[in-house]
Amino acid sequence: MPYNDLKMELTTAEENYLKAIYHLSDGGKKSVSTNDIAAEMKTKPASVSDMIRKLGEKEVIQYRKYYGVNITEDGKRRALQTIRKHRLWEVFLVEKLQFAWDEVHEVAEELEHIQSPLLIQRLDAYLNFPKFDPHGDPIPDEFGDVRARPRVALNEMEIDQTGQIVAVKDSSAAFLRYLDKVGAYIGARIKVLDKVEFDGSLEILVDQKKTLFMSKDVAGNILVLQS
Amino acid sequence: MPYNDLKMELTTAEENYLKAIYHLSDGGKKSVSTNDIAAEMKTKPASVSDMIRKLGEKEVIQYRKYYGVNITEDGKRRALQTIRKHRLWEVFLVEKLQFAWDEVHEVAEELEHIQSPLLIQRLDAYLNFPKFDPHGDPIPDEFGDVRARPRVALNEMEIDQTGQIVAVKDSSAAFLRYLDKVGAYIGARIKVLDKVEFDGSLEILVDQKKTLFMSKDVAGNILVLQS
DNA sequence: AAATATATTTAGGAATGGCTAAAAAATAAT
DNA sequence: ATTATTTTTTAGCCATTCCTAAATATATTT
Repeated sequence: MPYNDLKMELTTAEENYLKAIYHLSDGGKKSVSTNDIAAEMKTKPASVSDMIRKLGEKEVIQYRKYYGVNITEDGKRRALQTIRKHRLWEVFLVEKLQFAWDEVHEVAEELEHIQSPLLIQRLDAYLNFPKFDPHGDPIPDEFGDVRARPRVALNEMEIDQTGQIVAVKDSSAAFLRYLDKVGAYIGARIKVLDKVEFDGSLEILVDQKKTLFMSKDVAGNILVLQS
Repeated sequence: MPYNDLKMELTTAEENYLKAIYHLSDGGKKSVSTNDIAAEMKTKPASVSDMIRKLGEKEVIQYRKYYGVNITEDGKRRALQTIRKHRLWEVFLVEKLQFAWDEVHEVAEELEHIQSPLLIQRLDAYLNFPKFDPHGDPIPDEFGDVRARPRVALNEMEIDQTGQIVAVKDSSAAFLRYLDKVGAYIGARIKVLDKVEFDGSLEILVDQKKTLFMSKDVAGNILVLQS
């Protein structure tokens, strides 16, 4: 068994960069450019150059000058820990403190950096080991494993098919508010009643009681776990 | 009405210094020396000099070189806000996440710096507007008002007097663990059954069922709200 | 009141994380 | 294949928050 308990701690800034790199690289599949990181972090490429040199030294990314960065296994694991913390806090904020979907991100962005393995363990238990956050994104377990469910965009479903809303693609405040208003929350059980061929718009039954019309565009932003 | 919404934000480090100064000055009653702040913050006097100059510029303290610092009204208000956040998080950790008394301080020290008035408002409501933290210290309200209860050391109570344990003076991990072990938790209703004149030790009835012997020293560290 | 001791401040430096401007490398276009 | 464009890096600077060492002010002794 390799002795790798002597992990160099990451600062908050480093954690944020690493998370951005993880997302931009699509979970470590692609390599990521300095410019893209700068855009994501709303900072300047020069600052990114500095930071990725440091992250390279800490071996959470592989870095070759002028050729972008690749996240290492260790980096991936750490990024997933941060994502896990972020999403657990989001569940807490929505389920326990009555935050709305579109209010949680900023606060979770701060909370995710609190350093206490025990805190996260207890929070996880307190929330009943949730597997998905309020936006339907999967919560990695403490080993970084993610059990993603196969999801399909609502506009691709056929008449009479059923399922459960598990995520949204566009999680802008405006869209989330719209969904809340029409009653199409995460977790809602839905059935496609009708599909208009002409414009792709749909008629949906929500929770076996409420009927809802939505455009193809809106439906395309809603992800459903089919059943 | 004075227009003072344009408050300069304090950094985490500044907040921590201000809180230390608040405590050392006994809530703003005394003035505090550079050396005392350095000891409290486990840092060097030179660093303190730097910091208090800045805090003086931000007008949360009054600072005259070589003559220590006095906290201003604005500083007092801000310190109380931080203390409020700290203690609310402590309640959360103990009541909801099953932390022990002696495990909460460090984590609360981090959580208290999360910037979100809404979060604190909701947390307060979620915890049912607690007035005291797990150590029995009062939680300031959102305006900084503290409603302290008159408390008496357990060793000063007479035979047959009753009350409720509301705080401890010495909140060291060892002492808290000892209390937990013997079942004398914060909130426990107690009655003095007997007092040994010779050494001042006491026999206590806890929650109308458990009898407990304790030395004068231990009893002197336990604060009781008499009833 | 002068000498000594203590407390406090200043000076200068390190690490972090940001910036601008300029140089250098890689990529695209002719 | 050479020029032009874009991307990335380097160099140099700023603010924060800490440090050590040295200077200076205040407090205490004698």
